[in-house]
Amino acid sequence: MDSKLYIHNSLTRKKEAFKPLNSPQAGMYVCGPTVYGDAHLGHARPAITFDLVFRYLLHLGYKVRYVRNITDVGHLEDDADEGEDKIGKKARLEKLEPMEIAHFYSDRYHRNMDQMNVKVPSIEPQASGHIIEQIEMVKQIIDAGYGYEVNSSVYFDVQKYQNDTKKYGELSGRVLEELKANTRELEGQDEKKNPFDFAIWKNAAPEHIMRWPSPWGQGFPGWHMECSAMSTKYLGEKFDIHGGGMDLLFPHHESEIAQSVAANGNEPAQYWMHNNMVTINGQKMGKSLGNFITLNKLFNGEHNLLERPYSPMTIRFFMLQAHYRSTIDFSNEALNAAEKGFKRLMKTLDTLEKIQPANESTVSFKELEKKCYEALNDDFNSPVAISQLFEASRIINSLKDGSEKIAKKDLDDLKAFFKSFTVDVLGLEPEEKVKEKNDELLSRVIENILQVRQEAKQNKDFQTADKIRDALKEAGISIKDRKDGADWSVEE
RNA sequence: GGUCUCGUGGCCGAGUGGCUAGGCAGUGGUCUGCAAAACCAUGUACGGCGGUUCGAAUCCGCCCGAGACCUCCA
Repeated sequence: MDSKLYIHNSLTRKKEAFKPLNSPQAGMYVCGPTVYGDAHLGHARPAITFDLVFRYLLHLGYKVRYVRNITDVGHLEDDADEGEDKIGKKARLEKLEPMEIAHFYSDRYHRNMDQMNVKVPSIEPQASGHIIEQIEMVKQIIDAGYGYEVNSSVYFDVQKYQNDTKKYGELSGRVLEELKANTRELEGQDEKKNPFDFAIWKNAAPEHIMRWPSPWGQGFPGWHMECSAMSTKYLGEKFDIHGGGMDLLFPHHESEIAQSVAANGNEPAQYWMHNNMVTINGQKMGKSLGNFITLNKLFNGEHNLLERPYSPMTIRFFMLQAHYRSTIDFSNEALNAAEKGFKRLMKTLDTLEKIQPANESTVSFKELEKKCYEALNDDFNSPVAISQLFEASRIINSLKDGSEKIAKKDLDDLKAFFKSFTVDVLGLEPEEKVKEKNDELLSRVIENILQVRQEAKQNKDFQTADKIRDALKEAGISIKDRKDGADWSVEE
């Protein structure tokens, strides 16, 4: 397969032509959530970004295996020895099994993803279900000489790795010498040969509830092991795309590369993609800063920063209106604008079905379609693609008004083009649960009422006409007059 | 302190050496019994100061401002 897709590779900091290792197969691994709390706007970003990548690759005809993990083992909260497992801590505080916590929040995460029309990945592996694979990989790293055991914990020997491969820091731009100077001194670090070494298997203190047996004793896998082990298991030692948030670049992804190179002898991913952060008042939205807004609160409006609720699809559209590598700033104003824009596109989707073909075309959409492809081929530039759809929207409205004409064949092409980009690729669909719109019965009732109103209008009985319109409005149905009748729609 | 990114019109947000981004809001108009929608028109935008160039918002330098990573974080 030969597409002209270019992807910005964090590894080289350049846009590179996308050439999958085994075209038309394409493999993608994305770091998913740690399930110890509700997903917030920040979590929506990678989910939607890589959903777009997934959808577009599928659209181009690739057979994509998309793996997005669920971290249910819980990373350490503080430093090595004093730290406590996030999920374990929550479990202890709430007197629940860690698995109960993880299951509860994965469930809610899935619901949120569903609401935002994020496609289900091909595989969604859980870290806790892959302890054996992680232990095996730790063994491989030890066998290769890059792991050492101290007090039932195993650490990665960064200095040796750097001496042998010169690769440490290639992704994040870190320089080991500088890291040495800057790494803060922590208690309990004396187990490590060097402060920048990281744990690949950690001994569990007696009170640590999440623990598994291993050749080194009771413990749990290191912070970065799960992604290395699970990506290797499901996508192979080498695969095409690895994605995640920019904040994971270092140390998480840098460590993943080191682990894979140490264990398998080669780099895991060809292309590394990183989405930028969501900011709020110019500052990163994050758990540790406590300035996050959960998706559930966005959807129901219950947060002091929210003027009102915003729908899941508004959030999706809001995200797609910015390029994934730019920061995106949250504000009520921006969300309001996104909501209106989204509705406009959705209305166009509806309008498209009402256009009557003519015997000739006065408009062409070929150029817009071409630009949509160019935009998405250029590192998934969704905002530019969307701007083309708005252009199309304007022309489609003119077709409906009758100021432009379109032939049957062109109309079919137009429908295919507009729907495939809007619905299939960008994943933008009407979210009204108000499918009553299509409800036969309601439809017939309304049509009858409108017929009466039309007669009233013809008799210049505007009082009655307005009364009908107001009454319908009251019932949640809005009327928009045309020259020869009226359109109606169900209000949200 | 080190590494890196960004600064675009009222708001959001693309672009990147010369050719309209787009959305939202505003203004004027068309249409309409009214309303809404739609369509048409409309904005001395590119942080500041220098430099390169026939030409820079776009390249280079300096300055100012904001942010990210360096610790778990999407």
